[in-house]
Amino acid sequence: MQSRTHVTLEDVARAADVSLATASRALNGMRVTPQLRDRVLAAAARLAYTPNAHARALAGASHRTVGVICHDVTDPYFAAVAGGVMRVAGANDLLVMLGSTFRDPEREIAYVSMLRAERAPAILLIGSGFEDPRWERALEAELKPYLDGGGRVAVVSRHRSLKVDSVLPENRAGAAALARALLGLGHRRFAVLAGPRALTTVTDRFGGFRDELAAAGVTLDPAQVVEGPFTRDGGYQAMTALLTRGLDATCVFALTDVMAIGACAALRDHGLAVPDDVSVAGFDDIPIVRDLTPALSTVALPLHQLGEKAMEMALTENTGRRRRILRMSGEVVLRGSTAKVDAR
Amino acid sequence: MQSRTHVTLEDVARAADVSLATASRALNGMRVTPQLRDRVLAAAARLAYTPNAHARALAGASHRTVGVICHDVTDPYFAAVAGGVMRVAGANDLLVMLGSTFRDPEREIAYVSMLRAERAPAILLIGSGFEDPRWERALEAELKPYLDGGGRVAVVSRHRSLKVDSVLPENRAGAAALARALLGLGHRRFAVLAGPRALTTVTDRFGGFRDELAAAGVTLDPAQVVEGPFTRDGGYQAMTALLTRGLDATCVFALTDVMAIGACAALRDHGLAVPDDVSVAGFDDIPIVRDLTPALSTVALPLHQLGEKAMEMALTENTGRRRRILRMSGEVVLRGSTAKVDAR
DNA sequence: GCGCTTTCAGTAAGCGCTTTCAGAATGTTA
DNA sequence: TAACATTCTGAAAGCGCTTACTGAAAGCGC
Repeated sequence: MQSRTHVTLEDVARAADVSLATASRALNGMRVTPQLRDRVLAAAARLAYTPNAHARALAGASHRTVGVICHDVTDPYFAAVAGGVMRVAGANDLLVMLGSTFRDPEREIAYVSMLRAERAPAILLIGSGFEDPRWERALEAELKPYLDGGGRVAVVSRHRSLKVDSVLPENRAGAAALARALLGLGHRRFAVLAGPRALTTVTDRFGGFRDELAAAGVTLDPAQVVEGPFTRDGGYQAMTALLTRGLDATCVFALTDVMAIGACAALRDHGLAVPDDVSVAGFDDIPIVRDLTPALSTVALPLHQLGEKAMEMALTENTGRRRRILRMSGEVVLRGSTAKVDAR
Repeated sequence: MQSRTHVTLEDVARAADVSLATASRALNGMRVTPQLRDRVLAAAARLAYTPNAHARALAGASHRTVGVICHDVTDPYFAAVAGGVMRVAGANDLLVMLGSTFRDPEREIAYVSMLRAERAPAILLIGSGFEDPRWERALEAELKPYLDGGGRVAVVSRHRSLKVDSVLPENRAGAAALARALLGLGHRRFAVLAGPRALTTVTDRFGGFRDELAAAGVTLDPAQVVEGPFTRDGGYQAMTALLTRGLDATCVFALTDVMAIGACAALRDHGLAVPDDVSVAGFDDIPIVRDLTPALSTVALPLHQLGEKAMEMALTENTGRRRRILRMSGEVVLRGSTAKVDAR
């Protein structure tokens, strides 16, 4: 920018007839004779002076903009977590730079690199990692010098290979609890709408669910498991694929609520009623699912808290020698989308 | 940050045994002997060098972080618009700094001030203005020197008093069209869930609706109009208030989809069915309303485009002498939440 | 009233980078 | 080979700010 040139501290100092140092001190609330301070403040106001944050950062003052990177702000899950982050950031007088990668690893790394260049005091990564471990490693390589330089990194629900402070939902336990609840309703034949295998979120939720089923003597037919991206349309398509191929289940577990929403739409479009023909359960408890008809059964995660805790972690020094891991448990919430079934 | 000190260009230059200038040129892709360039690049990679964005900005290189301010990232409306903004920003290799004010004017002004300090090349304001015109004026005062300094400001759906480039949804026309459609279904008695009177979004949508009704000889009973904040809970409470006071309408128009969602929940909690007992219509067409049961009738705004166009506006020079205003029209979409009614 | 400490303003040295300018090195033409 | 044009590199001057460091003025005890 700067087609015209800006008002600088020097202009203020000259207008107030004091030295640069005095002007700086007055503006930063350090001890200065009241009379001089007033003159400086008045001059600054008159000239609509705004300090140049870059010059300030360069000269040593610490910089108050933290970076938050997520896959897609448009996704209610990320929006909710980001909301939590922003609340804590705001309370600490920090600005946040929120980036959406749209699931493009290159863009994610570019974001980290720019944040690094900005000398942001903290970077938060929200959401599952990448399918390709090479990207995960590239990210790690980008993060390493940042951490070495004193940067703080915290992560929400991310691939564990990243050795940084993390807030991790108890995906496995949550999915297991859900399985138990669903078994309790009498379901024995399940279908699962899964996501990319490489994501720990997927392996944990899917694994927890499958293992709990197995423990109860119920096996999950691999033909009833479909993969799709973690989006509404991904859920819709996965469900449609399953329907086309032949659905053989009384209950569908979608690994995320967003997918579950898509699944319900697909079911409806195929003339099947939820929960009368098929029960559907999700995971996350994004706010909207309460207002669906029927309301979605799911595993409720404290989404806001996920973000808040991550931000808090990034803001406090890690005094221990190991990375901190905060596990947050989910709670099964059975609502209208899952019905009882006669166990046969 | 910087507990430890950072790798600087000087370190790279020394490692590559060239001058600072040469290192800078090599890194910025300017003409340098291939051999030297390789040496510099290799050294930079070896040292994990990241240029300091502040130093760079200070030294004159333009800064690539734009600011976007909205009320609440958690609201699907803002998320959708912000998504559009980010897409265009990403395509132009810009980082966006997304701030959530949570409807606090002071925070909004603080954001603008920080963005100004950062010398962000552009600031985007998304969403309705404030109820108190004094805040609006304070904001204007903050924006003025920014604009004078060459900053770009664009606004989506904002109080018109701000004399900056704007993307404005055709709220009045959209609401009028909706009124016509609803009349066409036979409705004659309406209730409206409105927002704060001071917002132009409210006066336009409400005014357009009421006037069109009036033109058709239908008057809107003031007792059937309730105000509430533009949130899901705001809609829920407004609807509940109306229900308690006595609903006398066959159709409820909520000024935003988010409110409509709350209204539907309130209706349901009162044992009323949508649309059999009452029809409900919203405004905006946020993505989720398609997946509600019944799907919500609404006025569809091109939300993504709102953000995209605003970003584009902020990116292109305004060659004319007047501020640019881009009006985007909405389209009535009748879905399951509105039913036909015998006009009596 | 004289040395002493204590305030407080001013001078100047960077922070890490870009860029102008001048000079060295190379290539071109007669 | 001399004279000149053409690259390309390096030295150095800032960008706007913070912050030692320095020195002047003022307050203190004796």
